[in-house]
Formats: sequence, C-alpha cells, structure tokens
Amino acid sequence: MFSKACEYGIKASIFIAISSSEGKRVTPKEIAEEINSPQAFTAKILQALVKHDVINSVKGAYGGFEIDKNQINKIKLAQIVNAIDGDKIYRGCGLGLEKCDENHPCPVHDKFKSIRNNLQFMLEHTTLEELALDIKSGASFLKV
Amino acid sequence: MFSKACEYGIKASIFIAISSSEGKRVTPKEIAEEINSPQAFTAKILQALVKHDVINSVKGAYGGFEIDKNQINKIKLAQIVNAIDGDKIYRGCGLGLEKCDENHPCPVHDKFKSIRNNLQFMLEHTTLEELALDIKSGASFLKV
DNA sequence: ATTAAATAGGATATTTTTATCCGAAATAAA
DNA sequence: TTTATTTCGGATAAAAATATCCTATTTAAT
Ligand code: FES
Ligand code: FES
Repeated sequence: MFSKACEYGIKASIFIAISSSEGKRVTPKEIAEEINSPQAFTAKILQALVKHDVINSVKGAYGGFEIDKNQINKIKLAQIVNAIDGDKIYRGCGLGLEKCDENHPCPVHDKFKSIRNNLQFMLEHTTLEELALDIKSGASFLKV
Repeated sequence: MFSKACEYGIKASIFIAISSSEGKRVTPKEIAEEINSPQAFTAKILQALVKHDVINSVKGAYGGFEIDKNQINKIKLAQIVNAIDGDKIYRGCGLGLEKCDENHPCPVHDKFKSIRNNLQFMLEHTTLEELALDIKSGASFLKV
C-alpha cells in the first residue's frame, strides 16, 4: 500500500508530534529507535518532510526535528504521504494504465476508484494529533 | 497498490477469459501484446497462475493458455491477487508492524482496516466474467 | 575562537522487483 | 519419426527501492 519510506515518514511524524507537544526536539537516532527503522534512511525521509513543510528542523547543537505545537492538529496524513510518495495513489490507475481516466477506464476503474476515494478521504481527514493521542494513551503502538 | 506482476496477472487473466469464451487458446506473445506487458515476464506470471489453478496451460504445438469456459464466472480477482502477491494485503499492517494485530494496533489500524476490508470484499466479489464483459462491450480497456 | 552536537546532502552499497535470455520438455501435425 | 510450436524453468540482467557511509555546514555553549 505505502512504501517503506512512507511508513517511516508517518511513524516518525507521529513521534515528533508527541515530543513536540512535550516541548522536546528529537534526533534521527531517537526517532529511529522509537519507530524501529534504519536511522540514516529515516534521516533522508525527514529531510523530505522538512522540504515539504510538514516538520521543522533546527541545525546545530541542541537542534533536532520538531513540529510547531499549534500545527499538530492541522497536519493531515495526506500531506505526509504526498511529500514522500507523491500523488500516484490518487492519480495512478489500479491496473497500471498510463493514467486513470474516466473516458478510458481499466476493467476495475469504478470499483477501484471508490476504494481509493475512501483512502483519500481518510488520509485527508486524519490528523497527526489524533494519532499521537492514541499513542500517548497506549491505545496504539509505533513498533514491534 | 498491486505489484506490476499482479497488474499483469489480472489483465492477462481477463484477456484469457475473453479468448477462452470464444474457444481460443492464447500464447504469452498475444497476451503481452494485448495487455502491453513484457512478454517473458508475463510468461512467468502465467506459470504462477497455472500453479494456483487460476488458468490452464496446454503444452506443445497448438497449445497455449485458457480458462475452463464455465469457470470464468466463478474466478474472483482475489484468487489472482492471492496467487501472485499472497495475502499480505489483508494480513500486513498498513504501517509495517510485524503483523496487523487488534491487540497491538498501529496508529492507523482501525481506519486502515475498514478500507482494506472494502478492498477485500471487492476482490472477493468481482468475477473475471464481469470484467471480461466490459472489455468486450468496449466499456473498459486493457491497455494504453 | 574553539568545541561539541546536530542537520544536509552526495556517494555508494544492498536488496527486491522487474525484466530478459536460453535450453529442456511436451505435443500435435505432417 | 521428424518437425514445428509451445510451455516450463533456471540463470542472468537491469532498474528501483531500501539502506549505509562519510563529509560539509550550521549552531549553541564554553
Ligand atoms: S483507469 Fe484504472 S483505476 Fe481508473
Ligand atoms: S496494526 Fe497496522 S493496520 Fe492493523
């Protein structure tokens, strides 16, 4: 469904959101440990998220990654997925035709489109805040 | 969403279904042309579909691939996906946790599960026959 | 200024997926 | 029986995704 890079990106963002809500910046090392991901690869993904203004980075000593506290309830999963995997989830054809086109649909277009719309709606309406809250309360987990 | 191999497998199966309904066997060459896929790679996928009893192969001159005429309305997309990509679509965690587990859910488990269930239902209820009919009538397309 | 800690980013390596190639085995027709 | 055609299956090759490594740059504290 999502690429590994995207999975790491989502989990990392949730962890950064939690830390930022507690006023702490975090390093790629801490993040990788918390979400059980390869550190250097995760660092690359964090760069992409910074470039797309999902998270913020502070260079130098006492630096790290953070998210503006009052942005946490505004950031949607869709932004993260879009920053890393692009919009091929929405634009691409489920059977690999050049593009998904109402006027030249593949055999599963209608059925696929409805599922994809559900996915899109979910991504566009799920905030980092709600996911972070579930982690904090122990209702969900970032690793194992 | 699906692997390339799976996309080719689905499109190939639809084309074989159409040909078989007209009493014709087809070769990997014809299939690859019809679905715009790499021939040798497609042939490998056809082998997997044969092994999983989705399609039938006849070796030797005048041989090729076919589907038992009165099976076309019984074969579900789920069988093809399962033959090629396995059951990781259903079993796997959306965020890459070791397994998708109600008692140890990832942050998107609930939301993801409902979408995945829709997908599963769609795959388990869509037959090769209905997809083949749409191609025949010109309502959908296998390439470009 | 110097130092230590941190991100940025290029280069490279590994693994997985996708794709190609070729010879062996099977089969129908001549 | 010979030949032509076709699937089967193993061995590679190429491309993409994932992962690692190393150096440069930035920055806060001393
Ligand atoms: S054309 Fe294939 S999903 Fe729309
Ligand atoms: S645990 Fe992640 S989808 Fe179920």
